[in-house]
Order: sequence, then structure tokens, then C-alpha cells
Amino acid sequence: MKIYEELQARGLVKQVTDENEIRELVNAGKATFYIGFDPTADSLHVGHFMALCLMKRLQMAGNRPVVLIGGGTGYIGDPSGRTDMRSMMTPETIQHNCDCFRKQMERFIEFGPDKAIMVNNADWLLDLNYIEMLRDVGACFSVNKMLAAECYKQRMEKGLSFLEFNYMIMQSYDFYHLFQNYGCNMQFGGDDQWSNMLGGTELIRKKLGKDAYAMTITLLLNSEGKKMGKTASGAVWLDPEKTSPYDFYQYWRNVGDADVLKCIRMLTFLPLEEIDRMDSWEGAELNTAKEILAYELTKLVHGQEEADKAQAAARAVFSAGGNADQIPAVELTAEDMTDGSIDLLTLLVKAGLVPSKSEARRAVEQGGVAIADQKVTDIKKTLSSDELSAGVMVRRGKKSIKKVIYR
RNA sequence: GGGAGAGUUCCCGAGCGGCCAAAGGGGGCAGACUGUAAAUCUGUUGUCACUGACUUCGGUGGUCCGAAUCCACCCUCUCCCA
Repeated sequence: MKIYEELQARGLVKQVTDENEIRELVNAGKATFYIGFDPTADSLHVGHFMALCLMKRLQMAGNRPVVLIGGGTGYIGDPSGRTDMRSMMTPETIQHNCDCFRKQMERFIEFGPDKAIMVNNADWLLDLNYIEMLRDVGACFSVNKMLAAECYKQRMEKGLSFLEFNYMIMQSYDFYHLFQNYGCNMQFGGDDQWSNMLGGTELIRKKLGKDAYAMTITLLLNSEGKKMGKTASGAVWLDPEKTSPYDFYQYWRNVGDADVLKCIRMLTFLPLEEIDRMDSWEGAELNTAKEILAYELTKLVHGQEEADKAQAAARAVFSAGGNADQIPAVELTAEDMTDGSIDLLTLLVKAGLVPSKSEARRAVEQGGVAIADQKVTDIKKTLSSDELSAGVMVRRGKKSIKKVIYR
């Protein structure tokens, strides 16, 4: 099976400008393609992960990836799919974020001569001259047409600033620039980028009379139609400092039944035949699929060792016989103790199991806290440093557990 | 530039000068049921020294015994006219 067919089989292909041309180009390994990343945070998150996987797959098939960091467009902010205006970032923040992105990407994609390259659109966008730009590029865009684009339509209700309105033009210009300077003939992106991407292919056609292609990948939505990779406390990050490998593992371990296979198909590198076999799994059997999904993704992002640890910890928490050593530990010192002991509520807060003492109180009152598998209902309970010196398992709810040790 | 209106807790959205830590919904958390799923039911959802105190209703001042609620100014946003 060739790469294009594989992408289709994995359900990644959403929209294409010219299916036959793209199939031929990609399957022959002749594409130089780019994907843009907006440096809006200092770490990539799960949403970016799909794009990284796609790049890797295409690179393995002989195509050449161009990672475009939106250092320049970051000054503007993409209005697509947003209902509010993105806050503007300082040049320092943008630069910092770009650096962080690069570090994380190097784990996935091979950079180097004839391999992948990374470019920053600040390098060409920031020097543009307004009048020249209007003459050169502005003439090629029809406002009527732009306003008809889906991504702007929503914003027409709420208000769209001229600044944001220009995002499509910037992105189109990027493609045009990459086409000319790097021979970049394809652009990939999320489904929400479609109109911006078309802007680029049209600009190239109008300016140069040549064809360039664009393809969008299906955004990973859960069965409720929400973007995946978001939790109540924010995005699921690839940076282990921001989302621990264990939490990362747990995120995937807990996806809904309806979404497991889709995720495995779209995100892992498991052979399709293997995935097809899982297709027939039902009910509790899907639990195994979730474990596979969580393990595979954790391995991809954090490496085998971390994946093993996360899995061992998860098994220890949820089923007997796992390796309890891998459960995240919290160390307390003499400073945390009062008269050689610590009260339960403070302990829960210090262990990071609850954000405040009020919540700690509630959790205990509602029977959600257990120490060493014994449910605790007394909010006045204290634990002495002796009791804690050997390490005690403190559980809050079903899914949060920490080992607390006094040192 | 002229006119009208809006800003409430994680989100949406009620809110009579005291009975407002603020209805209702969503979301979150906990419990029951389960498969670390979904659905359902129950409880809970500002903080702390938790039968009490403290800090919240865009911002700053003011009126009042008392302000989310009234007044002034400011900021932000939306709508109509230009």
C-alpha cells in the first residue's frame, strides 16, 4: 500500500485540491510540503501531534517536509475557528516559543540537508513593504471571495479586525514564498485551514501560472464533536514538564469507546492489518485497545522507557499486581510538618491531589479519599512523620493517586 | 463623529438597595452502577481559622447604616446612523 492510500485508510485525508496529482506526487516521494505551526505557547500539544505524525509518515515515504514556524503570522493570530481575538504576543515570547517547538520536533522529524528543514516566516514577512505588498499580492485577492470563506463568516457576527482579516493573505504569501524559494509544492494543514490554503494555491497560480497543491487532514474530534486533546485544565501538552507522561498516558487510556479505534488509526504507526483486527473488538475488550493506544502514543512522544513506567503505574493504580514503584511520588520534609505530623487536608494539598483545602475537605466528606486503600472520612485526621516515612499511598477519587513519603 | 445597549463566579446566563457567595443550565469533582468507557441517578462546585470570618459581580471614586443592584468618570465590547 502506498502512502497516499495509507493516509486515506487511516482516515486522515479530508480535502484535497487535486486528488490524482497529489496521489502521484506523494506516492513518488516527490513532494516538498509544508505545514505551518503558530507559536502560541511554549510547547506543542496533542493537536500539533497529528501534524507531526503526518510529516513523519510522508518523510518516511521519501517526501521532504518543511516546517514553517509562524513567527511572523504570530504577530497577527489566526481567526479561523476562534470567536475571540487572540491576544498579541511580544517578539520575545514568540522567539522563545519557536525555540521550544524546534526542540520538540527534532524528536520526530529528521532535519538536515535533503531532509526536513525548518523556516520561520518572520524572516520574510517582517521586511515586507506595505505598498509593494498591496501591489504584488493584494491585487490577487478578492475581498468578496474572502468574506465568503467559512472562517471569516463566523467572525462577521462578532467582529473581525483588519489585522486578523489579513491572516489569509499572509499565509498565502508564505506558500508563494516557499514555492519560489524552496520548491515547496504542497501544503498540509488542519481542516480549519482550508480556505487559507486555497488562498496560497490561487496566489501561486495567479502570480506564476503554476500549480501547487493543498490537502487538509481530518481534525481529531471525539464522538461529541469536540476537539481532542483538551481537558478541563487545558491542553494535553507534549512537554513532560507541562503534562507528565503518566497524565499523557491516562488521557489516552480514558478516551471514549467510540473514539479508540479512530485514534489508533490516525495517530499510531501500528500496521493497518493489526488495527483492522481490533475493529471487531467490543465492550470490555476495547479496554485492551485503549491500553495499546495509550502505550503507543506515550512511546512515540516520551520514549519507550517512559511509556513502560506510565503503564506500570497505571496498572498498579487500577488493577492489582502492577508495579507500585512507578506511581508518582511526593516527598514531604520537616518543613511540611507541624509537631511531627501533618493533617490530612494539608497533606492532600501538598500532594497536589486537590487545589485547595476546601476541595480537600469536600473530597474527604464525600468519601473520595483513601489512604493505603482505607477510606478516610475524618477530616481532622493527622498522619505522623513515622507513618509517612515508609511511603503511603494517598488516593483521591478513582483516578488520582500519589505516593507520599516523608524524608 | 452621533445615538442605543452590554460587561456577573470555569462557560452560558438570572439577579428586587438588605433574606446574595449570588437562580438556572453546561462543564468539573466525588459517590452509586461499571470496563480507568458511555448513559443514568445522588451529592458537590469562591477561600480560610468552615455552625463563623474573609474576598468576589469590567475599573476607579461616590451616595447610603447597608451596593452586583443607585450616581460620576474611565476602560472594553456589540448594535444603529455617518
